Amino acid sequence: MARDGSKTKELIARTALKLFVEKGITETTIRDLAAAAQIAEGTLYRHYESKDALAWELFSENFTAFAVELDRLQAEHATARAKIEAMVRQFCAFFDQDPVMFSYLLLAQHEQFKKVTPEMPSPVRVVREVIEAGMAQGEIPEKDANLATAMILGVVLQVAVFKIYEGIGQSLSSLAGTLFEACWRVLAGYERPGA
Amino acid sequence: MARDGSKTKELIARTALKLFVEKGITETTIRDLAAAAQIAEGTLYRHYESKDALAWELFSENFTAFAVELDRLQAEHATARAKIEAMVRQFCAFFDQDPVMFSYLLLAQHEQFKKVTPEMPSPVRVVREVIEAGMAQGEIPEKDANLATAMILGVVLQVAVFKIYEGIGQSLSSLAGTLFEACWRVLAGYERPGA
Amino acid sequence: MARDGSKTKELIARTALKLFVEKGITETTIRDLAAAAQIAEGTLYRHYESKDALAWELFSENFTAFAVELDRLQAEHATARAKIEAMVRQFCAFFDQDPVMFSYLLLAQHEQFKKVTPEMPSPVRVVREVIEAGMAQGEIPEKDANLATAMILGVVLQVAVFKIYEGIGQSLSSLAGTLFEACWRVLAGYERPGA
Amino acid sequence: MARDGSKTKELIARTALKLFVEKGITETTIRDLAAAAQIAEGTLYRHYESKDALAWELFSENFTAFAVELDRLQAEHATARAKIEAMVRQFCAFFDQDPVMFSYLLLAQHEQFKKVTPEMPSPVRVVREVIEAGMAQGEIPEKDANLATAMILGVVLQVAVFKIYEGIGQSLSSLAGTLFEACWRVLAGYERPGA
DNA sequence: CATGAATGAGACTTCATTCAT
DNA sequence: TATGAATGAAGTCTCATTCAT
Repeated sequence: MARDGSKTKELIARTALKLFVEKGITETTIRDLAAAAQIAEGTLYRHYESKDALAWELFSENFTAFAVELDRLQAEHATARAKIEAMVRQFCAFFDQDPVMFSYLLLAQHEQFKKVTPEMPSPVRVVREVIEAGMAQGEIPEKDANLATAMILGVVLQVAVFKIYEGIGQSLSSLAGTLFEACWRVLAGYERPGA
Repeated sequence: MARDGSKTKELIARTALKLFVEKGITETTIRDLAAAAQIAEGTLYRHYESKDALAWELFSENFTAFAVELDRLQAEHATARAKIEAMVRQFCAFFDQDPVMFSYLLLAQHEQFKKVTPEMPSPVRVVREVIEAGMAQGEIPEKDANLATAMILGVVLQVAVFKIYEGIGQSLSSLAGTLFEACWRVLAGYERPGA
Repeated sequence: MARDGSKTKELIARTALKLFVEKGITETTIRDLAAAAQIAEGTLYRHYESKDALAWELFSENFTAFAVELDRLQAEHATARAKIEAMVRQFCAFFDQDPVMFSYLLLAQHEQFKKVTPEMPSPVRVVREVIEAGMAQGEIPEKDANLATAMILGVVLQVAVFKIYEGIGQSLSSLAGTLFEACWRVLAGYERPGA
Repeated sequence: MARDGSKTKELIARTALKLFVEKGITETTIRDLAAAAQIAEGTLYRHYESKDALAWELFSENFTAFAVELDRLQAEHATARAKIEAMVRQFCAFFDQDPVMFSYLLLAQHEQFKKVTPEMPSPVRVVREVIEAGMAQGEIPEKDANLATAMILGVVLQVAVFKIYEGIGQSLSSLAGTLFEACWRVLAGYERPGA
C-alpha cells in the first residue's frame, strides 16, 4: 500500500473534482474528501501543498489543456465556419465525456477564475480569436467580436447548464449540429440588426 | 439609535448582497459583513435568523419578484416576438439598474438555487412558457422548448457575464436590440437546421 | 460575563506566562491554556492575534519595561558601584516578586529573543552601559566591558536558576548583598589577573 | 548502501544536535532532520526508537561523559584552586571544540534536563563537590557551597552565552585565565561580605 | 434594538511514527 | 538497512451564533 503514489494522487484529484463540483470548493472539507477517497486526511498533503493548491492545480492544468486542444482543433480547419463548428462539437464532446470536469472548468464559479492570468491559454480567447479572424477575412459580418464570443459561448454553456439542472435528455454531442447552427445564425445575421 | 430598525435591515441586506456576490456566501463572514455595514456582529441576528436565512431571503424574495415582474411584462404583449423582446429588454434593464442583484439571482451559483421549489415563480419558467406558447401557436417553429429556452437565456446571461469580467463597455440596455435579434434568429431559424 | 474584556486578557496573559515557563511555548497548547484559564479556545483570539503574538507581546512589553525601570534606577545613583548595587538588588527584587516573569524574560530560551531589535531597550544593554561608563571614568579597571557584563550577569542569573532547580532556599533579595559583593569583586579585581 | 549503519547513526546524531540547538527540539521535525541529513524519514527509526529517544541519548551520553571527564580531571589536581582552574579550562576547551554540543548540554533549556536523575554523573555536582571539599579543608571560606557553585558556573556559562549571541570574539580558551581568576575572587572573597 | 465578548464545533494543516517494498 | 507513502491524532485558528449588558 506504500507504493504507487501517483495512483493515489489521481484518486484524490478525481474525488476532489467531483465533490468540488457537487458542493463547491469551500463547502467541501478535507474530511469529506478523505472519506470519499478512502484515504487518511493527512495523505492529501503528500500530494498537494494545500486544499487551495489542489483546487488550482485541478483547474489550471485542465483549463489550459482544454484551451490548447481547442486551439489545435481550430487550426485543422480553414474557414471560420468550419473552425467554429469544430469547436462547438469539441465543447459538446468534452461535456459528454467528462461532465464533471466540464462543469469545474466552464460552469462553476469559483475563485480559481480570478487567478487566470492573461498569459494562460484560455478557451474563451481561442473562440474570440477565431471570430476576430473570421471578421477580418469577411467571413463573419464585422461587429464587436467580444460580444459575439459571449453570445455563442452562452448558447453552448447554458445548454450544458440546462442539461444538468433542467432535464435536457439527449447527449450534447447529439445536439452539436443544432447548437452550431444556432451559433452560426447568431454570428451571420448579426450585421443586419432588425433584418 | 434604537429607532429605525428597518433601515438597519436594509443596510444589512445591501451590504450582504454586495459581499455575497464579490466573495461568495460561504466566504463572507459575519465579521466581514458587520465591518462593512458598520454594525456589531450580533446585530444581524435581530433582523435575520441566521446567515443562511439572510442569503435565502435575499435570494427568494428578489428572484420571485423578478419572475413576477417578467410575467406581468410578457402578458402586456400579444405576440411571442413582442413578449420575448420585452423580456430581453427587461433582463438588460435589470442588469443596468442593479448588476449586483442581477448577479446574485441569475449568474452566481450558490446553494440557494437548489432550494428553489417548482411552486416558486421563476424567470426561467416564464421564458420557457412564452416559448412554448409561441410554438403552440405556430409563431415559433415547433421544437424542443427547453433547449430553446437554454439557448436564448445563454445569449443574454453570458453577455452579462462578459460585461462583468471581459470588458464589454456598453450598457446592456443599449445592446438589448442586438441581443433580442440574436435570440430571435436562434428561435426562428431553428427549424431549418443547416439552412 | 460579556463585559470586562481587559480582565480576560490579563487572565490569559498570566496563565500563558505560567505555562510557557513551565512547559515551554511550543509545548503549551491552546487547549492547555484555555483549560488552565477556564476560557474557551476561541476566546484567546479575541485578545491576541495568535499564540505567537501572545508570546511576543508578553515578552516584549515586559522585557522593555524591566529595561526601562533598570535604567531609571541606575540614573538615580552617582557612582558605578552604587549603580551596579542598585541593579543587582533590582534583579533580585524582580525575581522575588515575580519569578515566573523573571524566568520568561531572563532565563528561558525561546524564539522571542531572536526578535529583539537593537532599538529595543534591553537590560543587558543597560548593565553594559553602566560598566562602560564606570570604566571610562576610571572607577572600574578598564577591560572588555562586554565580557565583564557577561560575568556579572552570569553570577546573578545562574543563582536565579539554582534557586529554581537546585534548591537555594533564601529569597534572592536576602542574597542581594552577597551577590553584589561577588559581582563587584569580579569587576574590581579584574585588572590584576592572578593578584 | 546497506552497509555501514553506524556511519548513518553518527550522521543522524550530528545533524540532529545541530538542528536541536539551532531551532529547539520540538521545533525540529523529522522531515527537517531527514532533509538535512539526506536520509529518508523512516531511516531514523532504524537507529533510534523515537525522536525523544534520540534527544535523550544525545543528551544523557554526552552529559554523563562530560561529567566523568570533569571528575577525572579534578582528581588529577591536589588543591581546590588547581581543581577549579582545571575545570574552568575544561569548560572553555569543550566550548571551543564543540560549541554545538556545549550548548545542547549546558545552555539550552529543554525537557531533557528534567529527566536527569540524582544517580547520573553531572558536571554541576562535580563542581559543587570540589567546592564543598575546598571549604571542608579550609582552602575556600566556608559558606553556602551551592550558592558558590551557582555563581562560578554563572560566570563561565554566561560568557559562553555572550560568545554566541553578543559578539565576544576571542576563544573561550584564551579567556580561561581571566575567567578562572574571576571565579576564584568570587569564591575567595566570599567570606568577607562588604570587605 | 444594539453591542461585542465569549463560546465551541469544526476547519485546515502538521508531524511522529509505521510498514510494504 | 533504507525508503517514503500513508496514517490519524493533535495542533492552531475561524466563525456562526449566543447572551449579559
